[in-house]
Amino acid sequence: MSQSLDRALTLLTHLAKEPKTLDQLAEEIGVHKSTVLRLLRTLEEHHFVHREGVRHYRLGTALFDLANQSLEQRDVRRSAEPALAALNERTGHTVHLASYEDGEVVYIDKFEGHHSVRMYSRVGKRAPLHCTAVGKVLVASFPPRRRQDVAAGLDYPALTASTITSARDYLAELDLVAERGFALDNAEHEDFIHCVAAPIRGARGEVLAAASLSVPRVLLDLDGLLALVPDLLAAAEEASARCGWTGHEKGNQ
Amino acid sequence: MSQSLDRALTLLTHLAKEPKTLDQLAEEIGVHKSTVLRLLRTLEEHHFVHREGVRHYRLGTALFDLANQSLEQRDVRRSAEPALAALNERTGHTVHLASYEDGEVVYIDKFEGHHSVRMYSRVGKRAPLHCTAVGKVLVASFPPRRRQDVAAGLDYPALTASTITSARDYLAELDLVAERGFALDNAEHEDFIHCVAAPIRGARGEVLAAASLSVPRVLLDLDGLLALVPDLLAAAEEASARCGWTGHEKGNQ
DNA sequence: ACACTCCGTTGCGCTATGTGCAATGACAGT
DNA sequence: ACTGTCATTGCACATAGCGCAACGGAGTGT
Repeated sequence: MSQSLDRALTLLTHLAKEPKTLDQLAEEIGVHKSTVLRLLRTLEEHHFVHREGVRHYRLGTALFDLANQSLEQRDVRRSAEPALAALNERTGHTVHLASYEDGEVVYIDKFEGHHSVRMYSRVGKRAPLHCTAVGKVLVASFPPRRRQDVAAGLDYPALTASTITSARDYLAELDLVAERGFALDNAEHEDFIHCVAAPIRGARGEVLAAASLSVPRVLLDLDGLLALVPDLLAAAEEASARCGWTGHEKGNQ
Repeated sequence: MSQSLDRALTLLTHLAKEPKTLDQLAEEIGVHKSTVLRLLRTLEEHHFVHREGVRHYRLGTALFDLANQSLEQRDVRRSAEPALAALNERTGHTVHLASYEDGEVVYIDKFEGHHSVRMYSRVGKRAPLHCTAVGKVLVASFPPRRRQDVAAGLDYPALTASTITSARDYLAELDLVAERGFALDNAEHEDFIHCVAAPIRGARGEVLAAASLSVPRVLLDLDGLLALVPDLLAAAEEASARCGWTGHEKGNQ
């Protein structure tokens, strides 16, 4: 809708990868360099980008300032932190906190596993709903009608051999998830990783977010992963308690 | 320079505090609400803001995504992390990592103290150079000429009773800092807190950032704080080593 | 020392773009 | 049903933002 703003935001995402020069940016987004220069100047005034030397621009500090302010607002994150940090400490595996947004999963916190295998995820990153354990937990928390709408709107790209590829299968999986209270991603997103996830609930029993454990298959087979479920559930319940959850009502949406 | 972009960025900073409605935003930045609406729509397309319910907007996830990518680029942060985390663990006090940017200090990492007193700081936040220990360390690392320029350009607001309020005193303090290798903020920034800071150096001996310990005065008197200096210096040296620092050359700039 | 190249920067003139206004629509409270 | 609050849309005007082309300064090779 707003051309210059649109371009400026595009610039920012391009700068995220690495510092770039004016010309590079101009070429990448297909806009005349004088225009890019002017946009960058405005961005710089607001500390959204920063000049490095004379010719390189990189992302500026306003970005993390805003991001941190905003994250502090997200009560789930703050409230869940201790429980998830402890889970990470205890198991040594990667812990994610994620929420639903616009037909995708968004990671809102992450605790790195102690082993050296790094996952390709990051706070703020988005992931599909159909092949992640957190996605399943979140969608499974919706009332049936909404579940169907969401399921019908997905694409189901097969990211690995075991990815669920149809709305029918997905809905069946969601029933299972809702019933047993946790979700499994059996190498459906990345070949070498499998995960379990559980919901974190708020005061009215509504699901605020999902917490997951992600483990490389070389470290732990499926049974080993499932053995961690009680730990995960305990952490999710502790986090829920911190978010105001009291009873055991299941509470939809 | 670019009006619409300028307004959009202003919107973002206003949204940081708390979610707002269209009308509120329009009034706060003094622009017609239809205009604000269009800007918000563009921001929303890029996930920079997110609609909460029908009438509230809050910051979106693109922000954290970018912020994290940007922080990961900052090698100092990644390299210094283990040493600073250990320092935080060992002492139990708040540890900051900060760098110089445009006549201010910018916090690029923070490890919360274990005690309950929280400091008013945040990753991405800026602070003055004249009344922070990290600021002194960073400016003291500049060559004399640049030190003077910077010192002359500051405002010296007296934030507490002990704040340094003149360029002359500040320059004298910087000499002292450069000589002994660490800086002190004796409740010059916040009444109830005092800090010590030390430089983190890169491969050529240049100062990349400053690390600091901040302690509430009720927990530790000045002598107690100074007793932590060796710990701090050790951590800063370890971090420096990780950043490629080898020798003991002091290295300016 | 000179020419050459590479980039960031500036001035200019045009028009698409972003704007304010006023009317409309959606919704909630009384 | 009436009223008030707010988001949303259509429209017409003016200006803000655009691409162009020329400039300038730093770096490089001969």
